Formats: sequence, structure tokens, C-alpha cells
Amino acid sequence: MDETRWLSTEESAAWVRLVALAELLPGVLDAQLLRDAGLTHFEYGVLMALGASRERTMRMTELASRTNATLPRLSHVARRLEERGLIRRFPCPEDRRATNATVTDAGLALIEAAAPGHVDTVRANVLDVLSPEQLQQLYEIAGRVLSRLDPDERLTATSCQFSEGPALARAG
Amino acid sequence: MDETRWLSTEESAAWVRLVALAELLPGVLDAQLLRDAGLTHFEYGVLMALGASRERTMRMTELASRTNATLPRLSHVARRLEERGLIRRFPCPEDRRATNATVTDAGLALIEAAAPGHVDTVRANVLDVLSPEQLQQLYEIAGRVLSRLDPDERLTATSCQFSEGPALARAG
DNA sequence: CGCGATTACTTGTCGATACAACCAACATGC
DNA sequence: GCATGTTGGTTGTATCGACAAGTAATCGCG
Repeated sequence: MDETRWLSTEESAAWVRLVALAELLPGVLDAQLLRDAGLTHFEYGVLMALGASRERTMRMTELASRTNATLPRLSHVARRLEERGLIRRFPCPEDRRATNATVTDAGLALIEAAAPGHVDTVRANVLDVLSPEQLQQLYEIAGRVLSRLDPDERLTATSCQFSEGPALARAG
Repeated sequence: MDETRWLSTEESAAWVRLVALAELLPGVLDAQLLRDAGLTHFEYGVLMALGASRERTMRMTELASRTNATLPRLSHVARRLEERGLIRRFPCPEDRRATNATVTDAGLALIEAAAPGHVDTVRANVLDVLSPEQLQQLYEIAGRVLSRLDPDERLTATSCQFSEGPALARAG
């Protein structure tokens, strides 16, 4: 039974680096956003997801799915964001069990103010150290892995991310 | 001043996938190890780092550095691991401010028992979905990024990881 | 209808981490 | 040698997320 296929030298080396990357990246993103905008990366993602969605509004369940949060976690975070005036919640008219969340103007203003610094961080730590070929390779590699980790593409569906520019105002 | 270089379509796509990967990977590793061995991935890393070090022993500060932990965090985790009999702590004879941590036989036994399942998880979710070329590319790409995130190579220095096999017993 | 099951969310509790404050031991300047 | 500062580590406090339980609305089905 004990037929474990241990890692080759190359596999181990690549894995060690990937783990280190996954360990360090979230902290760097959180630190910059927290310092410059008072938002965790997760909160930033929540506001971005709402800002990029139709009517700037999304159901809590859908939002949780898109941001890889459990519903209780999102509920707590949403309460805090609402207390800060960055989002608003109201019952969904079509399904009275459901709750809709909307980014407020203040929320949009905050992420638009935060976006440049965040993009700088992303460039400085990741994008600008890679060649165009490596960027494409990263896209393919991460795609393969995500086919396992996220087969439904919940986290990579087009919303959630600042693409080219501050393309948020196109909401309403 | 507002000369932010926004992300191109390719950059954005690669970045979204990398973020999703960094978001999902820790949870998958934690879940499997917690379920099968009662260890978080961080605790597993601590035990592995000790097991791979000379005399199975390391200074708390060094261990914190290698595992990307703050010293308070490591202190709390070490107390819990010690209560479970997986490590032992004792004052360093050479510097009486310092504390040394050692994996116990029980700790070694636990990680050796946990390693096969962990390796399976790593293979299933990452290594086995990549071609040999992609493995090499991942190594290079992560290396570039880590040159920014971890310039001192604290997390990638040879310890910390199960390389080819259960090569732990070679300690004492 | 009407009863159980499911869905959507909120709330409560607990464990874990960050941050700050703290103490002990070493190191230096004078 | 003793005052000052630095290093190594632990302990307390507040915050955040996971898990479980609870509530309310909808669905399924006889």
C-alpha cells in the first residue's frame, strides 16, 4: 500500500517556491491596502466585485461564492463595511429570504482612490518582474491548477478585478 | 502625477488567476492536513523544519524566520505543540536569552505518518496537472517573484520541506 | 393547503493571529 | 561596573474567521 510517489528534486524545488509565494503574497497585499486605504485585500475584493457588477449590487450568496468566503464570514465583513458606509444592504424584493448588497458612492470612491497604489504593488512585486512569455506561462499554469482548486471558476469569473483601468463608473 | 499604468488584458487575466491560486491553496492544504493529522499547514511546516535541521533543534527566532511567523505567533503555536508532546523547548546553553525547540519522536512519527497524504494532495492539485516544462517555468516565475517578496530566501532555504522521501531519520 | 426539507442569512462562541507591552539576558560606552 | 540600548522570548488584549445553531422564507409533495 505504501506506494507514495515522493517528490523529485525539481518537483520539490518548484513546490517550495509556490508555497512560499502563496504564504507571502496575501500579507503583502493586505499590508499595502490596509496602510493606504484601511481595507484588507478581502474587503477590497468585495467592494471591487460589487463595483463591477450590474447595478453595483449582488446577492450575499453570490458575493460569498465569488470572493471565496463562507456566508458567515461575508456577513460579518458586510456588517463592518456597512457600518463604515461603504456598502448598503437591503432585502431582495424577488426572494424575501435573500439580501442584496450595494456599494455606496463612498465605497466606490474609496476603491478608486486605493486602486493606483494597489496596482503599483502588484506591478512591483509580480507583473513587472516577469517577461511577457512568463506572464503567459503563469496564466496557463495557474489555469491548470485552478481547474482542480476551483473547477467552477467561481473566483475567476470576469467580475472581482480591476482590469485595464478605473472602469467602475460603467455600473448603473 | 496620476500616471498609473493600469493592467493590460493579459496582465489582469494572469493576476486574477494568481490571486485565486494564492487564496485557495492554503485552505486546501490546511483542510487535508487538519483532517488526516490534526495539523495546520503551518504546524506541519514547523515540525518539518525542525525535523530537517541538525539535531532536530532550532532557535525560536530562526524557526520563526524560516516559517514566516512573527515571534509571538510561533510562541503560541510552540506552546500548543509542546502541550501535545510534539516538540520540546529548553533554554539555549550558549545564550540564556534564547530558547531551543526540538521535535520529539512523537512529532517525527506524526509528520512521517502525515507526509504521504500531504504529498498526494500536492500532486493531485498541483504537480500532476503540470507538464515538466511548466514545472520548470513555475520554478523560474516563482523565483522571480520571491526575489521581491523574500529577498533573503528565508522561506526557501533548504530546510522546511519533505524533499524526495521521508528523509527525516538522518537527523541526530 | 400543510408539513417537512431546503435555502439564505444572521448571530453566538471559540480558536488563532496581530500588535503592544513586558521581562530577562546580553552588549557597549564611559 | 553601571546606565543605556538591543536582542530573544513570553504574555495580554483586541480582531478576525470558522463552525454551529438559530431564524425566516421558499419549495416539494401528498
